[in-house]
Amino acid sequence: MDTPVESTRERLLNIAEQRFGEAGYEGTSLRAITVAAAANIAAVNYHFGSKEALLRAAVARAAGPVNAERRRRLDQLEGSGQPAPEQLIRAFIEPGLDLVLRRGERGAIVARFIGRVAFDPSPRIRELYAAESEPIEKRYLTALQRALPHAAPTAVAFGFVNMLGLLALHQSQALSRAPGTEDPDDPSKLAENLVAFLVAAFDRGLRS
Amino acid sequence: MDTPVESTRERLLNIAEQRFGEAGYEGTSLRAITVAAAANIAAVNYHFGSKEALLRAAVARAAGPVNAERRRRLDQLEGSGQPAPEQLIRAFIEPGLDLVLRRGERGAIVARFIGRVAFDPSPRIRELYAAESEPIEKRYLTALQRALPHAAPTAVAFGFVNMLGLLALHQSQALSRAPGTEDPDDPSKLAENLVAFLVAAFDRGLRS
DNA sequence: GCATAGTTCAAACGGACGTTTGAATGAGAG
DNA sequence: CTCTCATTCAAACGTCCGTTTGAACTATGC
Repeated sequence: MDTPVESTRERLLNIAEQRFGEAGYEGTSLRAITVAAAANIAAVNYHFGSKEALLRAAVARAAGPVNAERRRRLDQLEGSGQPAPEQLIRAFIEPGLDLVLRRGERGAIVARFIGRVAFDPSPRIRELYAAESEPIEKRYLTALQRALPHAAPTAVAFGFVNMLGLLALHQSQALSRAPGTEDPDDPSKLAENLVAFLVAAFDRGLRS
Repeated sequence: MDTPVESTRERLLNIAEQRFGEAGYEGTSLRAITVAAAANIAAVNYHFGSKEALLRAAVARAAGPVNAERRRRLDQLEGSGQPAPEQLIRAFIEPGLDLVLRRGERGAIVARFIGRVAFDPSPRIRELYAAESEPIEKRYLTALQRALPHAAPTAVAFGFVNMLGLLALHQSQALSRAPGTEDPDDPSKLAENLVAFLVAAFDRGLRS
């Protein structure tokens, strides 16, 4: 293992994304986080400044690499001609769902955290996440509208909102699944199943 | 108007579903609710017993009629032979989204409230909603699996989870829509657009 | 050794929370 | 009018919240 020691700052971020993903921002107290992280409660304000700043730092650390990978893949797709809708959908979905499969590691916890923050009940929290992800989302939306010239732009935007929602849904369920509604068979196929579901809906389910 | 007077109990329920839908259960204090409802804070515990009991009562009042209509329509469909997937999807979706359109009335507030409670960050709250809606959901899932014999039951269950998620998404956005991602044109077409989206995904997006 | 900057700590801050109390108020029945 | 029971009320309960304080500790450079 190349984790020689874990700094207080890192432990706080790790526990924060675990607990915020479990019970939400409002439902998680700083005391619960600091106790689990074996840190003093004052450490949060020392390292981050406030509870919300801790959340902001956790969001940036969790969503940053995912969105970076999305940028990388979109750059690559746009570098070689007009991408197909399926390619765009896959390039957006997969970086977010690959996390879900890393159950032994931090991945599934990160996925749940992202999924819950993205659709938190509080508009304040949602905006905090949107600030992190909106630029790359907008790029994908534009690309999808170009890739689906026969559908009205508003219709594609409707589908795009659905894609964001379903991705967050399956991310937030990374560590818990209601019985009887498991993913089809092999959980590693989740991304493929979701892409297939969305591609069908985009290709044939959008009225102009 | 046939609202001669509004009892304290009714005012509390009305404000509760408005505020819980705005900021979530944890993010809304009883004091905020009682002030807005022009009621004393002790009225909540007098009429309901606790904050959670108030939420439970609000969920029952909001979701009850929606699920009743779903039962009615499923009974009717099953009374006349094998229903098509589209009929089932429509019968499930429309009762939940009709609320969204009643912007002048309480409908949109109820829709947002339901959508937020169904996917609240706290498992406790989600279970509280599930207890209300799981029976009818299970009936629809079974009916859908029968209506899609060529798809694996787990695949249909996957699609069903997506349907629940997207419905809750659009319900929760009943009173707020991110700019640039409006519903296609006529908002009254939301149900039709969502049904078309889901039908396409169910018919062609589920791998067996 | 000593000074310095970075980090951790126990303790307390004021405020907001859900809940409870017991008296005051109201309407309806006898 | 009087009794009764449901409802409302101001006030306080104890607890937990995010945040702040100032001292104690740790390590590094001189």
